[in-house]
Amino acid sequence: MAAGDPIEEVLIAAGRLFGQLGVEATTMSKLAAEVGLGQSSLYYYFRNRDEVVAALVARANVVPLELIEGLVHGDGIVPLKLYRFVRGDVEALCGLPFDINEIHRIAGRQRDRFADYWQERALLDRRLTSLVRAGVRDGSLRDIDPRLASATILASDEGTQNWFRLRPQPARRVADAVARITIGGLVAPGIDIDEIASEA
Amino acid sequence: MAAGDPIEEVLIAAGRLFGQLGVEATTMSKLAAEVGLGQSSLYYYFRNRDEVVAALVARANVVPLELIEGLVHGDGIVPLKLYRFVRGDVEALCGLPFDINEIHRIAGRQRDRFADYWQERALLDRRLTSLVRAGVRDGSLRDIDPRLASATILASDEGTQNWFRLRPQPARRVADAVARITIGGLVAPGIDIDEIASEA
DNA sequence: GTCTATATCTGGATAGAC
DNA sequence: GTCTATCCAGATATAGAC
Repeated sequence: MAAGDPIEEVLIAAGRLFGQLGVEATTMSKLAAEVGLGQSSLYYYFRNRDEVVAALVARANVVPLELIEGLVHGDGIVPLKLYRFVRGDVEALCGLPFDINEIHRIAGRQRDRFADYWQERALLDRRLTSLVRAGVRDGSLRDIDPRLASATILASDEGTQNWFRLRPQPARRVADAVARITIGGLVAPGIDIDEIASEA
Repeated sequence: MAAGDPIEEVLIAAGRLFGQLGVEATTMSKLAAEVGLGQSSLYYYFRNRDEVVAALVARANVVPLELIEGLVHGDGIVPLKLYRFVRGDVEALCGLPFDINEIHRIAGRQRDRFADYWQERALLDRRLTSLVRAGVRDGSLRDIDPRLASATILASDEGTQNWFRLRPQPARRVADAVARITIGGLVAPGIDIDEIASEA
């Protein structure tokens, strides 16, 4: 996080360029120019271009993982926890300079190279799935397939980035809307999603 | 659609390669090899590489547009129409060989070049928004912002492609799950989403 | 640490023979 | 229509001076 750390500076610039130009179109020259270095100077900090991508990818799952870990150990009924997760996740995603889906796709095409990413991602999925399962068991959620529901939650969180960029809005407002709709579709008939939303 | 049409063959191969390698990594040489031509022979059919991309992009909005046009003029309450839209859209997306989100992003970075795409996209958004608005008016949907809801619906439809590819499942099953959750979060308290789902 | 210079490669695109 | 040959631009990466 140190402002003077060149590696950190490069990664911040890389995130910005990934968002503007796309990952593939972000070349070492452009990246170097962005931080005021010569093209070849980047190789002092990174072995190659892929290492820059890998360094950014490594951070992609940190926020949602910390978020859900904090929630499962906290208080509240399952729908409330899920609401908070979705809202926090969407809000964090909307704040990223680059598109998580693009990272996702690149990591998907090189599964072994990004093995760490996929492990964390699988862990996130497991945590979310078991949270949903708990909700189905205690009756606060409908009787849906927890794995399918978990995947759908993550999908809509990430999909939101796609249109958020096209039509910028206050991130919190978007996050609340997505959470309300997504979790509203999961709660058991007796439970009022609006009450959950105002409590969260 | 003619099997012997070289242009059609190239586009089908392009879709496949876009999915496997990504759009940027799909070169004219690879594409030519895929259809059994020399690299330069492609230039007989397409002026340049972007034209291949544009030809595929042009088709991206056709299915969901036809889908919603058919629904708005048909029978049924709004939630039922929305359920059918989401299910149909997700099912179609899961059947595509390439990732619509990648196309989306490429078109987003060159708005003027893909002006047609964005016009159709805007039309789709308007149709969906007004369908949601109708539902809010007649009380079959909750009192949510129609524009925000419409965007969220499209986002989760498209986001689904992201994980569907990672963990392949029967497309219809996935589509039903997404539709049930998404529309379930929109219907007014009195309406049972399970009833809608079984009717659809 | 950062630079200049350079080797090497790959892809897009055109010209012109067949 | 499809090919071969070729040009050109841009990108990765390394070597070695400062």
